[in-house]
Amino acid sequence: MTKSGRAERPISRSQMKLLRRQQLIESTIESIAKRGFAETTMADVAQGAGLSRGIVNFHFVSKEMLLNETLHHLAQEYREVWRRALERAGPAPIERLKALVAADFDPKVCNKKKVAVWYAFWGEAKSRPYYREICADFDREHHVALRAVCQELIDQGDHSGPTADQIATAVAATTDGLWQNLLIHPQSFDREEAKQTVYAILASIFPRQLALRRVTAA
Amino acid sequence: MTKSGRAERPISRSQMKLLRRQQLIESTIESIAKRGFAETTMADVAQGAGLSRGIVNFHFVSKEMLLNETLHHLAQEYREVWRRALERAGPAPIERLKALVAADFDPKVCNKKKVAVWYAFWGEAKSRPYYREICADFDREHHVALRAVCQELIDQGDHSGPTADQIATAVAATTDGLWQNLLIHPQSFDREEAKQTVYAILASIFPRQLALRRVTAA
DNA sequence: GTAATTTGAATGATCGTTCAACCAAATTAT
DNA sequence: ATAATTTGGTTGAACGATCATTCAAATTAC
Repeated sequence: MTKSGRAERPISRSQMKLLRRQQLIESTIESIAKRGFAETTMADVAQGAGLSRGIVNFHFVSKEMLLNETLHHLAQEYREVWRRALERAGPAPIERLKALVAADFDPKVCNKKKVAVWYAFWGEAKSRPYYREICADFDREHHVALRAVCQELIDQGDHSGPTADQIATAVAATTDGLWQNLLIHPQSFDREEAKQTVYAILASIFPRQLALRRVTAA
Repeated sequence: MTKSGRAERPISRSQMKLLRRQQLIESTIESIAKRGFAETTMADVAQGAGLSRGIVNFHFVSKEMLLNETLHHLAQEYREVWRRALERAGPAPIERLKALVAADFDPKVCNKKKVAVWYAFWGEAKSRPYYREICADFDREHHVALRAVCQELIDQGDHSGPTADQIATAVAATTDGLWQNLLIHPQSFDREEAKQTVYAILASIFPRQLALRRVTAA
């Protein structure tokens, strides 16, 4: 973690405090992914970070707050991935749509560990309003961006298909559903294939803008 | 539970045993939906069924086995819903596809309680191979049925869109993703609207067979 | 030296499981 | 049919294990 090419420099207190929080959140993610939400203990988290039992309460006060901040961290990371993808994409709506979809399958967020933790939090969302709130905020923001891009595409041509709202809803839903395959069918799941599946559906909705070479079956 | 129009008849031992198991599984579902997976205790389950502490171990041996059988029950129920939907549908592939989609939004399986419990199990799937196995079995069977119907539709006309496999994957994924909205946005979710969203996407993929009246925006 | 950070043992609460006792249903003997 | 016996189901107290949290003491940065 602290390894670096340069000589080890003493770290200031405030930097250390931030580092500790990052370490503990990372260890929490690791533990939830490995052991599951129900079996993740404060001792696991501390041990995973190579620290002692009481340290988590010092930095996060309680287990509940640690979990809250872990989910917040996860959401923030995901947010940055799709925002940056939009920034990097050109102005053409179809490229921006493809960038948003590709972001959903970026290895940084779409991998076994992260997806397992997202599902662990979703699994507790019904009984923990704060989790629902964080997820809802994320969803809303993402939906707005997605819908705007879809609307631009619709406005480009004569379109009699689904509304921008429906397409945005469906694309986000499909992503989440495909992530589930990473959980349930971990050996057969393929990120690239999943992304191509979404593209293929979108090519049916926006045939002019997104023409894909047909993959011949068998 | 035992109330009936007819006179109360004594219940045989084997009937009672089955009834108890159903009661306890139902109570487990109720508890997971209300309290979440992590906070569901054996005492909760017993109390929810109006029975005493030790009874769950008598009927299910351990908490682990109770949870296993609860998931199995959930999967079996869902299986029966989509199978029956297929049986009731006519022979036309498009009607069969619509029936499969409609089954996914049948109130019997697509409601807050059931969806919360599905997500609770998915949330633990990474760390509990048996959960993954049950979910994978269900997925496979459902996917085969869905893909077969999609293939029939493709064979009906000249089609240059996604493969049957891609469509089946996408439809199942979209369903799961839309279910999530029931969890995260419980007040704004609408079953009928969700189903229409899937239909709208399918209408883009199979425009000849599934022509929908366009919902005008604003 | 002082304040912040870290440790790990102690605490108290919770939970899954066990079990002896009890009771009702089913079976068998009379 | 009635009584005696066995089997199956239920209870709730008790046990042992686990866990989140606390805290006094030790360590470290400033």
